[in-house]
Amino acid sequence: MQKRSLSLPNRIVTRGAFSLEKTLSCGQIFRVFREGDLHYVPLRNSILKILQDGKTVYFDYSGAQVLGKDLKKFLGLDHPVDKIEEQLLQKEPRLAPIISFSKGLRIVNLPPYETVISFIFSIQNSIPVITRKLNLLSEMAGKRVELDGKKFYLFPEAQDLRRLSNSEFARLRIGFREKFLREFLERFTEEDLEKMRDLTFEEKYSVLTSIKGVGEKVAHCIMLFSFSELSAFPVDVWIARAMEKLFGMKGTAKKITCNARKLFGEYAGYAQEYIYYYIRNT
DNA sequence: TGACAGGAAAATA
DNA sequence: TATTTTCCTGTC
Repeated sequence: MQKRSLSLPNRIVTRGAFSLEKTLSCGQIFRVFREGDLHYVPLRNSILKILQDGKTVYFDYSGAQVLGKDLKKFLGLDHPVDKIEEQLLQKEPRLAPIISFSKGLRIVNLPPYETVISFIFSIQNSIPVITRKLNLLSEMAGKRVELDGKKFYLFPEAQDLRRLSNSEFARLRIGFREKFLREFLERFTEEDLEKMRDLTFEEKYSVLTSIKGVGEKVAHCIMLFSFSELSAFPVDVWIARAMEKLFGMKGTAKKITCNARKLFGEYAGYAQEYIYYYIRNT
């Protein structure tokens, strides 16, 4: 640990509970490459290499420069987790064992363009399948960047995705999701999505669900993981099962989203991620 | 090898 | 408006 952290020249000190492992392994982000306790993550124009040792996070990068503040933003280290936990417990005391189990998990902040595509891929697909297909897409159209003598691929840019041939799309084997992807590529660039940051929650939801392949659940994932809308509450099959088992909350996904947001309030998204991590790891 | 897992859109009531 | 059916690939 000591020796390896020496090869990582940058460091930040975290405040409040933080677990790099939990944060990167709970389905928010698909393309993470692990070597022991080292995590390699393609992010925008860089490959990040991250290692946590207690309260300190060491990092290095290849490609575009990454500052400490960029890493903090990416890992949700600017979120007031003490206040969030306190507020959630006040609203629903039954969260206590769940928060205790999931403590340290943060909600990440990812590039929205990449996140839309990732969650279009996620429709009716398991995490390992989504990861594999996103890696294939990145290898087909993304820029290659080396770090520690290893090859990584950045997530492709809109202009490169638009140049993919029919046979390359076919190689992805994403079935009915292919027409959603192609329509999205035609309609949007990275900038179009970045510009949405200033919209209200409802306005973002409305634009996102106008994209074919983006329904209620996927829209909430995008709002939570790339626009830091911390009250978003995506409901997939796991969350639906968990909400019934843990809180007796039943009904359609739409109803659960609505009721859970009322119950948990402005940090409902944190409750959702804590519950998701808990239900998938117990 | 056939049953099953996994969300959104389209069709239907 | 609410419920049911269809879409496709991968896994066990």
